[in-house]
Amino acid sequence: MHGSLHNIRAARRESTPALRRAPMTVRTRFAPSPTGYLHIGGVRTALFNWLFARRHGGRFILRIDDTDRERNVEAALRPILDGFRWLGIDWDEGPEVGGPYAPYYQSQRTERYRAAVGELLDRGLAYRDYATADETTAEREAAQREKRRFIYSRRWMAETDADAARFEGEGRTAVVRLKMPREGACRFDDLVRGPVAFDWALEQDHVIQRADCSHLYHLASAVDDHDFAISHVIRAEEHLSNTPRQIFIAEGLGYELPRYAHLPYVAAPGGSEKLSKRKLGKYLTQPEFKKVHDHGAGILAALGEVVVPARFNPVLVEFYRDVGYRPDALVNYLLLLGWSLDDRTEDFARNEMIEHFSLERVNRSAASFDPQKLMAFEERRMNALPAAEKAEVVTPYLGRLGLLGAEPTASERDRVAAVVAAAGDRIKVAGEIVRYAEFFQDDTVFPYDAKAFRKRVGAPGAADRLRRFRPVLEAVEPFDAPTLDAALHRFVEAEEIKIGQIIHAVRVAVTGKGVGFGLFEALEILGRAACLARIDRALAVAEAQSDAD
RNA sequence: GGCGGUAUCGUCUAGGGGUUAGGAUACGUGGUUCUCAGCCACGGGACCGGGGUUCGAAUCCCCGUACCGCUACCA
Repeated sequence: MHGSLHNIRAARRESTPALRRAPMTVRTRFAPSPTGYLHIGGVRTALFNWLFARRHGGRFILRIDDTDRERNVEAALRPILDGFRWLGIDWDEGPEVGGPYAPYYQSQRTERYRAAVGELLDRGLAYRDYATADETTAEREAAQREKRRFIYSRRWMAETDADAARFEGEGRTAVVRLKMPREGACRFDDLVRGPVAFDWALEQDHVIQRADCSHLYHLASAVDDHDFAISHVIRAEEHLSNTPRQIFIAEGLGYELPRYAHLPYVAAPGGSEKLSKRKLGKYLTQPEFKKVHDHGAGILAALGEVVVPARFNPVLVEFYRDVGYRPDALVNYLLLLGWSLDDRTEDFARNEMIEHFSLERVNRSAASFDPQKLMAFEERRMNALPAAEKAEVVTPYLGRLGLLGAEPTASERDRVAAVVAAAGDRIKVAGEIVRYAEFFQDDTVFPYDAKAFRKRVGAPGAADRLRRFRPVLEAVEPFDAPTLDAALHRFVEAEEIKIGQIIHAVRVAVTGKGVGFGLFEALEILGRAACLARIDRALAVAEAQSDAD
């Protein structure tokens, strides 16, 4: 163990000579696997890499870890690249933009890996191993049974061509394994963790090249980090224990080592295990998480879009884009998941993040993902949005609803602006505009909330009051919120009723809903003709219903 | 099992040998408004445990415990 947090932070500050002294070019990378989706945890890692590069005037590189798959890489990559674009995380080198170290796809770099393996072999740092998978497994299991540490016996190691020929005569094929040291320790200074050490003897003779001559992640990663001149490897904590084998490869190849920074991982909501796309079902048992999921699902349902459970998942970035979150809200929330500036600053503009970001202030413990707090950031962003911009982000959702064309007319745009202004901070997420669809629907088709209708219009005397209020609407001049407000209050006095006895009935009659923004604003936006038509329709429906009873 | 990492309100975090342990979010109560959302006020809520060092430990040291990761011809 090493000292206090304070000491570690101090040590970390001292242990960044590369940045202090040499005007080294900062180059960071994020290396997604083309899986077809962008994971929240991955974005956090990418964000920290991006911020670090931007902070230091460096370059941020996207490298594609597609060693495993052949087909549909482009298709599986698109959602990831789209996600980054949406978030405003741009890359200087990588897919689509290329760069001086191309190609940036691991599947296109096998020659480099093959050469690296050859060199390691030549230097005696790796060896051909002719054991079958079963034989290796048997050794490992035996060690486990006897409760001893597993170290490969190197029984089928071929160090000479004669050995190789003999094994091949038996019909065996070879993988290439690292010949790990069996004494000493691997020490390095992690920019987040401080000094860490691993005994070499505890490392396995990891396979770096399969029998089919394809290559494994650690080999590819070490080679690429060097080839791309990566200065800082900033990645999730799960790679901390993997670092020695990568250092072994890099040093064996004579590379200068990058600096390493291992980020705490993003943990499941309310838990401590790594956040996983596959555990959606489990997270949904948590009320807070479910609330955010259902809120989004409700918006999609209102849009009449099919919710595909596998893709509609708050663990994935596309969830937030679909529902209409502000990308800046997500980025801001993610920034604070594992990093902080001080004891109070929460809201950061993009340039402020870049200005203040530092690895020294990255936390060392896992942070659990809390979509409700993300929602709080979203609310603040949305409320801070200038009116015109708010109307703009909301408009596409009305288009998806089929209520606006691709090119809204000036009067349609005015109405959107009016509804957004009246709704104020009730619209926390752009997609929530679907709650105000009735302002864009025809008087004869917008739906009534059955429960609200029964309670507010179907109540004893409610229809009569509505009927008597109708002439007020017909006569009031001008037809604007303050005048309507005054007129309704006069009506209440004359009728000797309480305001609640009329206002809710009017609201349900003209909007179909029991809840909404200010009634007078709603009336003004709809206009006199629509209001009268809607009241008539409501009265007719009420009559039909009472007849049915 | 071995190795490595981590530990402050439910959650995200600040701080750190003497503090009323600060903020945010969530939650509760009251107020305000035509409903809802908000807003305002108030409130409850934390230093993993045990030893040691010290006048004094949440903070430094040691030992536990819990959790997480690695221990693949996955990335």
